[in-house]
Amino acid sequence: MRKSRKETAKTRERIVKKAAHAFMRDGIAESGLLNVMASAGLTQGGFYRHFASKDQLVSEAVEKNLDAVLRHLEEKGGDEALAEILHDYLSQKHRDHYNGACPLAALGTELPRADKKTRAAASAGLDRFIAAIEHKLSSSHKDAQARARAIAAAMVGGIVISRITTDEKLSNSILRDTKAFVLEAQ
Amino acid sequence: MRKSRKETAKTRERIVKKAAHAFMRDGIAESGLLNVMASAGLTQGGFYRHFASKDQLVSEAVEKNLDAVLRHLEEKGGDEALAEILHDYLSQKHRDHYNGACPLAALGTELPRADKKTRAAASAGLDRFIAAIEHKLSSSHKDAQARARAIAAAMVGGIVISRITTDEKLSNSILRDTKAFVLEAQ
DNA sequence: TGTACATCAGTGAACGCGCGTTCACTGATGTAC
DNA sequence: TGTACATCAGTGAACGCGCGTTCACTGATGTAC
Repeated sequence: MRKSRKETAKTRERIVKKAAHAFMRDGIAESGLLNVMASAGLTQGGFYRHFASKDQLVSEAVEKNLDAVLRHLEEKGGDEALAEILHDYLSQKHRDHYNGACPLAALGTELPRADKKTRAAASAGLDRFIAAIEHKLSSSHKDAQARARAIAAAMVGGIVISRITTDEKLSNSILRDTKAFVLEAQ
Repeated sequence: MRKSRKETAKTRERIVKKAAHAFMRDGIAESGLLNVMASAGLTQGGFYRHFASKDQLVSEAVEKNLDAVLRHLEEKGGDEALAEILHDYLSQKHRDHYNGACPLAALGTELPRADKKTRAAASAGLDRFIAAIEHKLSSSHKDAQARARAIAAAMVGGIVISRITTDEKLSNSILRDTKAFVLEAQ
């Protein structure tokens, strides 16, 4: 039954990826390891060959998605960088598609109670999130960092409340209007 | 052991109040009925004399806190109404004190998965939240509703991310800067 | 108003269930010579 | 390169635990006369 090192590494990555998807869509507490392992094509017992605990998986999954989102934000350049960031982050795709979703928006109200390492990763991710936005702001204002903090709040909140409403038209409006509000104010 | 109707009604209210506090602070899934009942000075078995299920308690607790928050928003009047709303909502007190906290900000990422009745209450509460903000906006602009949606996103997101960071100074800045950003842009 | 009975708020033990975690086992991979 | 042995990825059953819910019971409150 033993697998080659290459396969083992791939399996580990697959577990983290499937777990991240489950956590973003169903929350951390509601996602059981049996289901996560099954979605990776494995049985529950093998979990502990890869991770010391569920908390370790949670922290890796959160870090993985945060890193993917942040790289995407940081990569953007040019005059339209902020508009592009807002367009991607406050999109229907981000709202509805949980693969690679932002943990700040998907797990926002669970993160303050998460395991120490996960909480630290989330907090560091938020710092990086704000810094990335700050660098995209037109440098004509002095208080770029302050505005970046407010824009981060609007972006995360926009996704959060767009997922709360059961009215799809309102949900789409929230995304659109939040983007427009930030771009006008910026 | 039977209690008078007056006492029974008071007990029921006490359970909802304690449950709302527990749900806001620890989340719905992480708050057990045994603890909620104990905090109300009762044992677990008595729960079902008052509620048909945990879901019913959740929906009542969410509705109760939403209603309290919304009444507070709706009551504000005058030129400074929006500033006062932002001052109260984006306050350290609201961030740290979970009695009567806003369910949109405390349970934001749990609500999309909540029981049907709870989800409906949250969605209706969000509508009322946006409408209350809209009525406070200076009527010089035409797109008041659109701006109200964006401001709701910033308010909810401001509390959510202020609770994620482990850096208290940053947390306070987020609250302050989100308020200032909205007031300048409005 | 007083009495007899029905109601039901609250207790505490028990239920089945899913959870995270552990463990004995299997057999292919990796290592030593 | 080939062989013998050690390693360990993955299986599937079992563990204790806390959860939401049920239930027989108690005794004070409410109701009927």
